[in-house]
Amino acid sequence: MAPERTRRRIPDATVARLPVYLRILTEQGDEGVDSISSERLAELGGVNAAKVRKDLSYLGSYGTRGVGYEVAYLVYQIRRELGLTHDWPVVIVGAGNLGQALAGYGGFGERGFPVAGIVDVDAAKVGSVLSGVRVRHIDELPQIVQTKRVSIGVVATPAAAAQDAADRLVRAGITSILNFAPVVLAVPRAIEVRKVDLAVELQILSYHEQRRAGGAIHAVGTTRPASA
Amino acid sequence: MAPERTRRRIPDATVARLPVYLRILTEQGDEGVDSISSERLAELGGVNAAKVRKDLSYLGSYGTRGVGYEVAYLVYQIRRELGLTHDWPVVIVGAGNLGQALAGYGGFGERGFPVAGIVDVDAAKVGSVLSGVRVRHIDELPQIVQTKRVSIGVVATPAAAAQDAADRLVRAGITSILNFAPVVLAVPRAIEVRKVDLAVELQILSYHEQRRAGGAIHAVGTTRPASA
DNA sequence: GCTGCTTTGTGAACGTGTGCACGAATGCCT
DNA sequence: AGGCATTCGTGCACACGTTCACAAAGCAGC
Repeated sequence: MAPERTRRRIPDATVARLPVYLRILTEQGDEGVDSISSERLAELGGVNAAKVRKDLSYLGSYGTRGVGYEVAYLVYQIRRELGLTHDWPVVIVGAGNLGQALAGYGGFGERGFPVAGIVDVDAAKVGSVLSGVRVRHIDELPQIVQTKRVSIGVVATPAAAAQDAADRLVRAGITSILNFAPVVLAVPRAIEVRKVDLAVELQILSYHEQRRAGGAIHAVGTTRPASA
Repeated sequence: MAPERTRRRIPDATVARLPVYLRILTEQGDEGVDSISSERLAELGGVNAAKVRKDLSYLGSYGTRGVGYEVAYLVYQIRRELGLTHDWPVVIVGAGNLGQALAGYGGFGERGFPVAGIVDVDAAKVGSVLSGVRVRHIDELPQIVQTKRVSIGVVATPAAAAQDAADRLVRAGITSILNFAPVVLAVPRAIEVRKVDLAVELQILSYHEQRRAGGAIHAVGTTRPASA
């Protein structure tokens, strides 16, 4: 009769927001804040208070009515739910512009994702050292993944090489991929892929910019090429 | 009685997919494909065929039943809808690791978002040249924005400097922001903001990884600190 | 202990997004 | 010209996500 809690499935939308709450809570904790209300947290996170409460309720009922949430405890719960109680080493494929920037970006290691290795196909790049991590040849990928128990791979190659990079990562035993290449990767169903595409983000902004102006221009003649 | 089309509002989810279709269609066009079915496009884009058709239907009825969509014409329509008929110069704030990588990443200019300028607060960084673009002081931001008619700003600063960067961009007259800093920016309602947060993406992957294993570990004691 | 104030947790209503299924339109073949 | 195969466009039902609104629960002051 213990309060046995079956592992609830947390909605995707909520999972995507938990990291944001976590960051804010950590900051607040560092500033000496002990307790925080859903309203304040919502304000800092740029969302609705009811949404915050519902999101947090998926973790269990960890708030105190009339008071709010104990910051330190909530941080602990979110970290546990997100699997951040231990580090997740990542391996970066592609030591070009982006790969170098990612390796150099301290944010990775700090937040629990140390760079276990960075690899490239280009022999000319192999051996150089990027912020403490030596670039190795892509053939060494399986070895890196296994010895360092890496389960997350980052694809930072040009578009043309991305699928090959993904294939190699999967073969090496990785189970999650963060893809920066503007390509839809084909991977086995069991592999979790997330995509970050700068061009897409800019094009979405472009849409809104165009729309802003579009209200005035309005009717751009819908002249179909005479081909039809 | 002309087929006057009121400017439909396109759902956000669709807007986010249009750039993907556009890229695929452009590639197919380059490979000499004239016509494409929703099914093929869906396959290449990793989505459902019905979704493709519904998405495209928001642009108007530009397909031919029994045949498919004329690639070149569809490319034209999507580009028009996304406002990609002309370039959108962007200005990057922050010439650190990430700012440099972004400036050096050819993908921007190629896809219609030339880097109009890159600025930094650090006088030591000013003057150096990153892939053809000279780093200028942040005080020159208004001038760059106005002379080059920039409406999109990219925040590539450390978290602590991000809000100030956003404020300056807004004051300089920018109307859209792409934010790479792990901070929720406070900006006027009219400003469109999109956020790219690497740590968040990794943490979402971490959640799934943890969940994979979690099935086995399952009951991590829910021992609340005795404080209560 | 009782009253009143605050804030959580959640049911219910609403809005947005997805996917099926099928009629309608078109091209091709005979 | 007619029939058949193909593929679009879309109505409908369902799933997912968001927001409101309010009862339940706790704290503080007397």
